[in-house]
Amino acid sequence: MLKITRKVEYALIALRHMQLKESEELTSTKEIATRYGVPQQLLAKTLQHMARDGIIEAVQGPAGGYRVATNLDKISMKDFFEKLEGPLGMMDCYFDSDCIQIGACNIRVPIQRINDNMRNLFSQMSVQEVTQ
Amino acid sequence: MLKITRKVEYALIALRHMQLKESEELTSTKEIATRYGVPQQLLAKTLQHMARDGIIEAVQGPAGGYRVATNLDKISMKDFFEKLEGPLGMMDCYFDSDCIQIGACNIRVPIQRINDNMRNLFSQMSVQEVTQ
DNA sequence: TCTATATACGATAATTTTAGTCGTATTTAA
DNA sequence: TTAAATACGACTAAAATTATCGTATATAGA
Repeated sequence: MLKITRKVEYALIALRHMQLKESEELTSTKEIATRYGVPQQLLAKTLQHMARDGIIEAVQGPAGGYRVATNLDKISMKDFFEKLEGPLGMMDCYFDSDCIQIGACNIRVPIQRINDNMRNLFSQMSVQEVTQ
Repeated sequence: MLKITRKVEYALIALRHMQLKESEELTSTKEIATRYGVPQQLLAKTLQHMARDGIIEAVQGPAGGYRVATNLDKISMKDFFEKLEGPLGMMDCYFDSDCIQIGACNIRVPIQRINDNMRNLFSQMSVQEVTQ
């Protein structure tokens, strides 16, 4: 309960690793996978995902790899989570309203309050703060 | 990602329902299950779990049921979550140290910071606030 | 131009976690 | 004695997560 996914975990590991290098220097998937003992294919997908979202920049071909593209101080953990995993909320009824018992439910509003607190927490925390 | 379980959801629904009654009045599992369209057996386990933890009080026999036992203002959402689902943290390495790559991991400390923020958030929020 | 090494990505398989059910025992009011 | 409630371990089903496979594309360097 209330766990982050491997995808997010691997993404943070990769970002932190890349941040320790010169800003122009490239890092390959393989380098990170072997360095941190992480499944390469899954990490690859995660990096591709981040590249699509503009968080990192991809360079193809041999001697290719990735480098950090964004100012990580400008992107919140909330946005980061949502780019990788979709809307952030402790219960799905926060977004989808297709819950059958939505009329009978007595905790919809209270749960939304908790959601707002969580989203607020992660809105105020930058990726930079975590990976620096 | 970062979702609560049905168990917690049903527990909150039940608590809120019971709080709307006179403090001595009993509520059966069946009553809640039919009222909110929730699987009775699973709800039963959840209520039994809360009874063991002293959150609610059980009365056996026909005409039996449950009533709120604790002052819900005194129990935090963090303790509530942990009673029902175990230690609260976004990654298991926060507690178990048996992660193989714990030496190589570069985000252990940052993740612990996020954990602390989350635990702090839920420590300051009472069950009463949510179910009132 | 060829080759080796890198990213790109949809499809599928395996695993783990969560959700739900079953069967049986115990309690107790009527 | 019976009926209706809680108690609880074992089991099954479903869903979500994690990991792998296969193939395509890009490109630096020999």
